[in-house]
Amino acid sequence: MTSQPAAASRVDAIADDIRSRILRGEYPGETSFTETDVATRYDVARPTAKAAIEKLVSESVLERRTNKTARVIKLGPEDVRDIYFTRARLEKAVLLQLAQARSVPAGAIAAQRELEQLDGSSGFDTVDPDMRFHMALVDSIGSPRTSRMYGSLVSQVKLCMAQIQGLHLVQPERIIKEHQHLLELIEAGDGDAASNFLDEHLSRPRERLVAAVGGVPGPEAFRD
Amino acid sequence: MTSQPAAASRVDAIADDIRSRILRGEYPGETSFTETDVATRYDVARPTAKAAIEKLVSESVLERRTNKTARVIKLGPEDVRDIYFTRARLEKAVLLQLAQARSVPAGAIAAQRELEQLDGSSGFDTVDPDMRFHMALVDSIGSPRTSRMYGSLVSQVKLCMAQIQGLHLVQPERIIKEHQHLLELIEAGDGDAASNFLDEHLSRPRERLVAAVGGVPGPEAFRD
DNA sequence: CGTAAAATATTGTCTAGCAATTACTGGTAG
DNA sequence: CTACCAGTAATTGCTAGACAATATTTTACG
Repeated sequence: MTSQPAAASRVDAIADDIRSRILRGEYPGETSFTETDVATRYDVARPTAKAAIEKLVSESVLERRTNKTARVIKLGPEDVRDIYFTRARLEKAVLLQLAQARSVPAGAIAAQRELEQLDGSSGFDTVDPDMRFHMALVDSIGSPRTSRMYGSLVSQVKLCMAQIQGLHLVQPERIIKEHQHLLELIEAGDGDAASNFLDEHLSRPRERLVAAVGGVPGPEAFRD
Repeated sequence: MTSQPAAASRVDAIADDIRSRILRGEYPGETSFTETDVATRYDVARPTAKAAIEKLVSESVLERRTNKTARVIKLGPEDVRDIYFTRARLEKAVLLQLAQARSVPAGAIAAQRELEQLDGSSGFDTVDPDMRFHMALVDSIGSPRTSRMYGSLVSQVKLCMAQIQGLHLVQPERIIKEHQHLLELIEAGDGDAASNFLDEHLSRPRERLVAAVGGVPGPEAFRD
């Protein structure tokens, strides 16, 4: 079940590997990646390693300023809030559109099933199906650009979570329940309610993430 | 008045130059860019040219599949609609937020002045100030990620327009009037009205652009 | 005229290396 | 013992030339 179409070039293969390792939490924030390091580690020439690094920089997984070593991006409280607010902007528009058509995406239901299945396991395993649920909602409207943008936000959330150890943001049961509610509101055609509820749904993990990266969380982190 | 901070590296300089030429309409859609061509034209080594090309590919200004020559992206009717719908999703969220705070961005007013000044000139010159108006609205909420995404959509619109010769989408007077109305709705705090009016405001140029790139325009292209 | 084979172009990657910038380390002076 | 400065090492940006693999174009043959 390889969802990715196996990297064609060596550069892509290296970039894919590094990206997945970073998203897996293998490298803490601000870990530096020198070109020669990468080159020797993957046994390729330096220009190839350089290209892979630059690809990841263009994806905002690594950052680097001119003449300086590339580092894993470390997201702070400001970043977390910006990511979540931008997420919300896109996703609320999607919810309004779905509710208007009263169309409940099959992909979202599938992701919901997944979440229910792994009920009881660690909080970290819920992140992926959770994200798949939201991504499925966005994908269902068939806008490549909206999907692409939302996807980049999702991977930034993952990047952020990967850099935090024992995070338990929200109980899986709650996530499942809230997702269910969202789907029901879509089915009922109540876009405004769905849109408002999304804000609530995102606010708790948002502020808990803010706290986890060293910021001062808002009241939403503790509510209810 | 160099808005850009003069490219640091040779690669950036070349990418900037090519990008601006493409956006200026110097290269029609699907013009191919070979690495050696670029290398000789800018008198640099091939890997440098390659890097510049790949940068533009990552920005979706050029496209290329593995082992094939890079080409200027040509946007079709589907693309135009997707760009405009995605624009609308982001910008409507921004309008709601601005209306709630009843804050009329200074940057938008400035862009509006610019539009009024060049009243009477060719339709093409209105594109830039028009875009600046919308970009100013988005920038004013201070979300780097939202601005970045919106900016990429704006440059895709420009790319699209650059590939069309005698386009006269909408009269400047109308644009000015509609922008003014948007600002008034924001000031009045009526986010929903602003959001709805934006749809109207974008629908005409959207469908006319669709027609210009060879698609079948919807009725909005001709309405009143 | 159409198709297959050969020639050409183009890309992906490598090796090797140089200059410029940045980071580091150690030593000296206060 | 600390602070600052110089020299060294590490790192990046770019170049040149080369080779194999893949695309494209041309040529030659049926």
